[in-house]
Amino acid sequence: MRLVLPGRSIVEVRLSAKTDFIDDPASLERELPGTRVKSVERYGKFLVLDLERVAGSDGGKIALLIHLGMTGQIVVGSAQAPIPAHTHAFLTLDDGRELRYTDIRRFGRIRILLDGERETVLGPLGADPLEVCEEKFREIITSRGARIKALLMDQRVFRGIGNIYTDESLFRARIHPKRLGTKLSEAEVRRLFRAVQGVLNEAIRLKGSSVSDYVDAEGQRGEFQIKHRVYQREGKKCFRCGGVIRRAIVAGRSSFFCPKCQAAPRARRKS
DNA sequence: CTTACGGCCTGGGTGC
DNA sequence: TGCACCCAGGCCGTAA
Repeated sequence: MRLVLPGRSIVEVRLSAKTDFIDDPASLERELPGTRVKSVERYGKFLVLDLERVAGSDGGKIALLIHLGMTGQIVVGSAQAPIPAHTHAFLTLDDGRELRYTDIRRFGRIRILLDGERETVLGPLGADPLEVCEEKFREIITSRGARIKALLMDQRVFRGIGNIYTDESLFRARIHPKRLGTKLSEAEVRRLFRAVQGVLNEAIRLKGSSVSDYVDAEGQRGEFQIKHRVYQREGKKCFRCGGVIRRAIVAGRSSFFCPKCQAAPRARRKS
């Protein structure tokens, strides 16, 4: 995306009939034509396309915000290419090609960000786990009473960590998902810091975890799923200790962990 | 304020 | 052929 989109203008916008995942479909059709892509950035789990208005210039900033959810895919290609099922947005570019958004489950999200909205939407997001230093990471983790699993997945605490990478990071750091952030030792926080960055960097390098048939913008499958140590390995042997991987619901999400490597916290008093 | 939890959205995969 | 069930991220309502 970063290689093909900057400099391209959006000529036309077409949407499918199922636009319930788009915040304001009419605003896309109204605002996008006649804009040029300035930059493409990742912000947590969001993709932010910074746009400049080519013709009508009121100086106001505008951006296109895209969240792929679980099954969202964006591809830039020939407008004549066959249209995959569940393709819901078509942005015709000035070179004749098309940016298409395809999303089987429609758990993704698309919206326009006008001047002030950028801060409203992106402002509440927490630190980027790949940019934060260890001291800051420690400060964030140890100042919250929530379970570490909930903390890592909360986009207001850190932006961009989801369920798979939370479980893989906690396994690598040998920390049980139900542990409290405030109760982690100095050594545990350090292990977790390194685990999170290691897992994310490796996942990015391997283009993510293709659980079914996900492909990235270049049509490539991710390969990180090969590296999964606990995710969706319930009942299988732990690669580290040979114990049995278990699954439990923590923070409302399916959580996989090795009960031997990741010791459970002391039972908390009932509420 | 923070945290926890249940439920809803969607549809492919799975198991009966 | 059918059908109940599971699950994912975000979000909302509710409760403590």
